[in-house]
Amino acid sequence: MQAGKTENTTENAAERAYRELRQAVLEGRLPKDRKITETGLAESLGISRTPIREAVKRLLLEGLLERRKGQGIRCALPDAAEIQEVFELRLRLESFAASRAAIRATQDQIDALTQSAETMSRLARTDPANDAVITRIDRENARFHALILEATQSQRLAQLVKFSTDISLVSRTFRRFTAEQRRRSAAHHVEIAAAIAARSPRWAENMMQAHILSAADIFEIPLDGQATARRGEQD
Amino acid sequence: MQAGKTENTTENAAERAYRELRQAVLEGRLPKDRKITETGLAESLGISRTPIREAVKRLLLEGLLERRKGQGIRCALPDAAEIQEVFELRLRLESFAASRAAIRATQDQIDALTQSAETMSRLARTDPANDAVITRIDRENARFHALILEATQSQRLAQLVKFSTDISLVSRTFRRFTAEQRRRSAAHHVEIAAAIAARSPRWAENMMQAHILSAADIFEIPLDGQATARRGEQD
DNA sequence: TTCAGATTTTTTGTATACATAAAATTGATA
DNA sequence: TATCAATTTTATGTATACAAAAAATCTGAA
Repeated sequence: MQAGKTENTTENAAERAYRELRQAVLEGRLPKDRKITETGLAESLGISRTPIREAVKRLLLEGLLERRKGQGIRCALPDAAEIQEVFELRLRLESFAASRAAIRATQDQIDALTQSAETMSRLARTDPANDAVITRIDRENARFHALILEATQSQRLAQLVKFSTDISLVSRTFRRFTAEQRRRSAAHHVEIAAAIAARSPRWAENMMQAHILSAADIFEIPLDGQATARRGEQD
Repeated sequence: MQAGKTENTTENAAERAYRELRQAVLEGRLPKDRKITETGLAESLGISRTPIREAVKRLLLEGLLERRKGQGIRCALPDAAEIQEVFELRLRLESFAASRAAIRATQDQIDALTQSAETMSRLARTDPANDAVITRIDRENARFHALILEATQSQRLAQLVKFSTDISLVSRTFRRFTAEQRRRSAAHHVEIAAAIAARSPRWAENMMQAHILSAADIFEIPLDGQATARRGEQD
């Protein structure tokens, strides 16, 4: 779940089912023509219904799947309104995470954050950025945010953020960023790391907010309250 | 879950198990001497292990239970640090909920909120407040907060808040409030309802923050981040 | 006594069979 | 043809049996 947690050497059938199903949902490769059923999933993964049920239940709770009474299961990828909602949540939760990280991070975690931000900066300055570089940026970005969560020292918060974030990140990649936007985003990481290193929760919180707001702008996700005013001008 | 949602006429064995187990955990009446086991729970509730497993899995995810490898299940009520953490979460999530409610609430929901706040005010002015009155205050309080969640029109947000809140509310009751604190808390409700009626997300958000911060103060829960900086100024 | 290894018991994971409830289908009638 | 009821089919909920892994217990030797 978190970055480097190695707790389970043996992966359950249920866990595997959860992981693979989740992956399938997020990547949108769930059959939309025929209806999905527990039995069907069990057969396609070669295990019994019991672990499948566990995985499905969990994904239902996370809101990634939905079930309609006696009908099958459907993948419930969020519409525009929900994506907006999730971004608003991220705005609150991840900035809180940054703030908490500024208080709780260990020196090792601060070092890791700083290093990740530097790596990302270097990658963002690579010009022209080819596909492989972007992929590395995406990965480093995910790593940075995971490190923040780890530094909060809060299992609960980490899990909540993960819930929200994974959904909002569906098919959002740095490929859609201009070179300047990539550099700006990397600069955010650097500054967030600096704020945490400086043990300034409010600085960290604010930078994280800016970071997420700028991403929302790039993906053209209007956030209400603060964003409505802005969007009126440019749309 | 939410206030008046009547979706399931028939309650599953699994749902019942979940509800009862959760209740038991939150009220701290889970045997601490002997270890808790799935089989044991199944027997004590008179159902098979299958629905029990579902309920337990869910509570494990919520962090209300914990399991240690081949050993039993233990109830994982939060320590002081975790309670603080949860209050910080509430601060963010419920104020966000209030803000969103100010944008999305239907007129009916606004009316219900206003009425709930008035009821609570009336109860808070009842002097001397006996035990029955306090119980009614507690209930009206829970109702108000549930109404806010409903008014957000967001299943996801409602669920996240519920996760956090239920835990933070363990054994916290208005019994610990002075008469003046009760009146102040009721006044908060009135003002939050007013802010929502006025369609002012920021007013609603701020009042909700004040509401929660004041509760944290009464329960002597120190909040860091925001609190440290602020506390410096005003204390 | 104490420790290591083997055995038993307990606990959790998985498969499967059956029960129940909801949806689709069929067929009869207007 | 349209509609309604009965039947079949399908999907999900629950119980139970068995498997595997881990903990507890027991045994024997140093």
